[in-house]
Amino acid sequence: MEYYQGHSKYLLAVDCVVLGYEDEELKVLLYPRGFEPVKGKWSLMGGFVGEDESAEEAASRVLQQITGLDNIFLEQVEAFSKPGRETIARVVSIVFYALVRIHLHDKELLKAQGAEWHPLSQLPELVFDHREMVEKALLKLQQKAGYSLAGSEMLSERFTLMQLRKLYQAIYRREFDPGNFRKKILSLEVLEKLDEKNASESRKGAYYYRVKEEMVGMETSRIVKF
Amino acid sequence: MEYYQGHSKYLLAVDCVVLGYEDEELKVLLYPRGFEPVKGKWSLMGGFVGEDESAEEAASRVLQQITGLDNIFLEQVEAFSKPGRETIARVVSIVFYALVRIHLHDKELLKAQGAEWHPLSQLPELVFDHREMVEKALLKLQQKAGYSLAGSEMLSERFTLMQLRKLYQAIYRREFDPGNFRKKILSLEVLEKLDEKNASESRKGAYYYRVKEEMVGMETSRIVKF
DNA sequence: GCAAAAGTGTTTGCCATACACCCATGT
DNA sequence: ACATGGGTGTATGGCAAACACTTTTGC
Repeated sequence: MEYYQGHSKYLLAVDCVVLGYEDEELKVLLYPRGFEPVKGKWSLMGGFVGEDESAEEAASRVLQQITGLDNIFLEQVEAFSKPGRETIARVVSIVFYALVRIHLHDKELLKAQGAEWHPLSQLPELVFDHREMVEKALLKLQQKAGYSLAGSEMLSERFTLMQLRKLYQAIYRREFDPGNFRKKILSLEVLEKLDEKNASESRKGAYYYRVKEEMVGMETSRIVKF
Repeated sequence: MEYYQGHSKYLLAVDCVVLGYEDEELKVLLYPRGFEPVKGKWSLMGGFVGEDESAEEAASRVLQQITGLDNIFLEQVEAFSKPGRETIARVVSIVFYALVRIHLHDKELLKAQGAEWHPLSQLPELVFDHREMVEKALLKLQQKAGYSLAGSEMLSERFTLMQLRKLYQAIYRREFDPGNFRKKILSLEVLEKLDEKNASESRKGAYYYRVKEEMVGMETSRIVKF
């Protein structure tokens, strides 16, 4: 037991890279830091880990508090622990990324806190090492989306294959051939075709699909090579 | 600043999954836990993070202390933070895996601490969640080795293509065709052929190769599909 | 009719796999 | 001579990329 004695203890935080998809691009939820130091710069949403919860649970709780949403896709990215990473106190942060449906949000809740969605391609200056956290999170998402349809957590529950393709284009910052993408995705056999069509985004109208219930979160064969 | 007040602090540990390669299999360095609780069970090597170091630096320091080696390949696996994961105190552990050359070790140093190399395929019972750490570390190594020759950190600096192939077979627990493996690896253009041959492992003798100096740690195109 | 996306089919080339085959050499 | 790994070449199948083409429908 004296093994545990005499060692320093640290504040343990979680930071969440909350990602959403809107206007054919990925966005990250930021809020202005309201206190010193670095007051005014933009920050990821974070919080401290309580005594009765894991970092995963803390991240989930923070997300619930800030977005009002439950059951959010979360994956651990990495722990950031450099001594000087936050200037005031030593804080070790475990970073997660979260995938959310932007339009389901309680806009009032976000506005009340000054939170805003920022396109990933034009981030403002972020506090501390939060920019690096965003970059690492994107890499992790790219890995994940290469072997699953987890990215669809950012779309409506029903989506067309064009919507899914444009999402993938946003995630990987490259184009996918519409025909080939369709064949690839359908060959995975994780989507089920619905009877309804989306008539608003094309003349002809495209069928809606959704992830088969039993396939949510499942790994697939490789979708994107990188 | 009061933002930082009133939050709990925790012990922050690092645990290292030290991996080596010997007798055509992967091995992990374990040592018997010498104190309660769970005295006698096997444990990964770990330590606490000091005030002036990052988790990476702490892992590197712990490795140096225990193996006597410097400049070891290290990669972060994941943070483990469940409240009850260690029974006595709340300890958050950041897990790393390390790749080392078993034969370079100071055997005396290890023996003095009771440390032993255990084949990954026949692990004894481990303390707490250390077994899960080992499993996650192996997955991470498989990912890494699929896009780099980082695994060769477990071989001598000079190695034959058969040695490299058998290493890959150990990492992925499957066979690779000798001819195809050779062509694949050489096509990466990260190895340089040396003039010397290894005469001890075959009649004909196989040329030694080594990773080109400027290519150490570099990502390659995909080596293994999974 | 035209434009634009939906959806299907075809062609091509690359690459992974399987495997045949000769080489060199210690026993 | 022969067994063993070293090293090279080749045939095959599958799949990804490129792209042609038809369908549908709002304008």
